[in-house]
Amino acid sequence: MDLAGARDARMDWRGGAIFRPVRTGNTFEETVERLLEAIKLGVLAYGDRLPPERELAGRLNVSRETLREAIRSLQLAGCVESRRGRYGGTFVTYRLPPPDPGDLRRAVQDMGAGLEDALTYRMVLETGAAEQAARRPLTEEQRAYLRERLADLENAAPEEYRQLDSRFHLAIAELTGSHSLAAGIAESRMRLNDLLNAIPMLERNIDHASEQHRTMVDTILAGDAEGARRCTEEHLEATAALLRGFLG
Amino acid sequence: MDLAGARDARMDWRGGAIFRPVRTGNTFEETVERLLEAIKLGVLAYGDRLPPERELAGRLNVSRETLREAIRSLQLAGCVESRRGRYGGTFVTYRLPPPDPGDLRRAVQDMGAGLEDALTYRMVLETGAAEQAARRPLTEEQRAYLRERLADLENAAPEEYRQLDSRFHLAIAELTGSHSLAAGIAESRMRLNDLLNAIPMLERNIDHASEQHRTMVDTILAGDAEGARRCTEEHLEATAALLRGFLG
DNA sequence: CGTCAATGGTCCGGTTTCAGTCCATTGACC
DNA sequence: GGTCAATGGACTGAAACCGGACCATTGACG
Repeated sequence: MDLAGARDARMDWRGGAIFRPVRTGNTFEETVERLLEAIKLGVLAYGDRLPPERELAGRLNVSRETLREAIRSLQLAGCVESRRGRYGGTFVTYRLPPPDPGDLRRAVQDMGAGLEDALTYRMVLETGAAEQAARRPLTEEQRAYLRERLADLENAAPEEYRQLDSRFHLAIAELTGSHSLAAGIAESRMRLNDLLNAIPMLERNIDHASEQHRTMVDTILAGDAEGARRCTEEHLEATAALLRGFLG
Repeated sequence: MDLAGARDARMDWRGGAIFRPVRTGNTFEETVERLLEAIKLGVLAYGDRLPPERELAGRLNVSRETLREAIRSLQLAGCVESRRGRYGGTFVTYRLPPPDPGDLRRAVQDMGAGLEDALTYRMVLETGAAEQAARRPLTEEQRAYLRERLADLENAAPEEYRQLDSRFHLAIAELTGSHSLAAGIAESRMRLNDLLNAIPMLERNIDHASEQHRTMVDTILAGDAEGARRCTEEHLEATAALLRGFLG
């Protein structure tokens, strides 16, 4: 067993990914994060009801007590409201705050090296998802679902554009049928979310993005895997470049 | 707030990815899993020493007590041995069990729908990683590192081929510099690992795989992103097809 | 031959998390 | 107007987990 010394000299950038944290916070914190994910990514829109506590606790594999603690902190933050009784429940009251360019520079900078990581992670996952979605035989229901998400996005009021955009991109991930892929995309978008929200939306940018969205849907529905990948890449590259610009 | 009813009818396949478990097991179990990941994927080879408990507990963000419990269970399973004193430590004693084709059919079948998920997840991550690696400007050290992993693999004895293969693929992920990407690849490989290990290695298959590995390295080092993606895809598609064959 | 720094081994008090139970409230429906 | 099923709210004892301190062992090195 004398190989030891020879190998663990490099241990730093080797074990880097493998010895990553098993827990990034306590259960309570991660539960709050997960609920915010659903809300901020637009899976739960304003006014939507969360699943009942007992069921949700089961899905998240967390005790009801802990889940309730998480919900309570969202109540304090004004993100949700709860009502008792049958036909009661917990309802989303979160509204996206208006973009503040001042935030952006700060947020980008204290994200530091994590930004490059998040950007390439996202690029890989989303271009891959688009390609896989295009390759799959989609049911008519799925096709309709994708077109619906696109329509929602095109009719969006400015203040809900961001969430519907996330929702649209998540929909593509769901079409692949790969749970893990969708989860990864949700996670990566969540990491970039504060940054993206801080970018002011110009009319011109929205028009350009919308055109790319339409192309993505067209290529996916046409089964054009290569095309879907390419235009998704182009689409993501635009915002990535914008964010990188603030690193200077 | 009457939108509620209209939306949560579809909640099943919508919240599917977003309401995934916050915890897949207790801390102890996930810690064991993480250590096995390092061992089974060949990041820690036979005879290697684990980082000291205090440091490792810190990296995994787990209490030393819990980490020690995990290590104890690996000791019972015969995967590691510990020695006290300065220059002591915990050392890997795990040897890959010989492949058993009988296991394969069983393992594939009770993985069920999870198999398709894991396979497309892997495909997206690894082809993406290869492409990104090819795009990056690599340092001479990184280029050497990649070539080393390839050389290790080509000189591998049959019983260590699997681990060095994982090690090689992980090396490509590391070249992208994206922590999350490497973590995802490690995770997906871990899910498929038992299946892959159960496949008997034929001389002919190894030769073919080796040629593909060389092509992957060549294209990456040459900065040929398209080529790297294509040959990685081809490489992965081979084993994927083989596994799918057992689903019948 | 003794020192001592680094490592695994042990223990304990405090906190978080869990599973289960029971209570309180509400509104659709009879 | 009363019923009652579904929902949030509250409590409790047990288990898991943490963090920190202290002990035991080892071998390189002076």
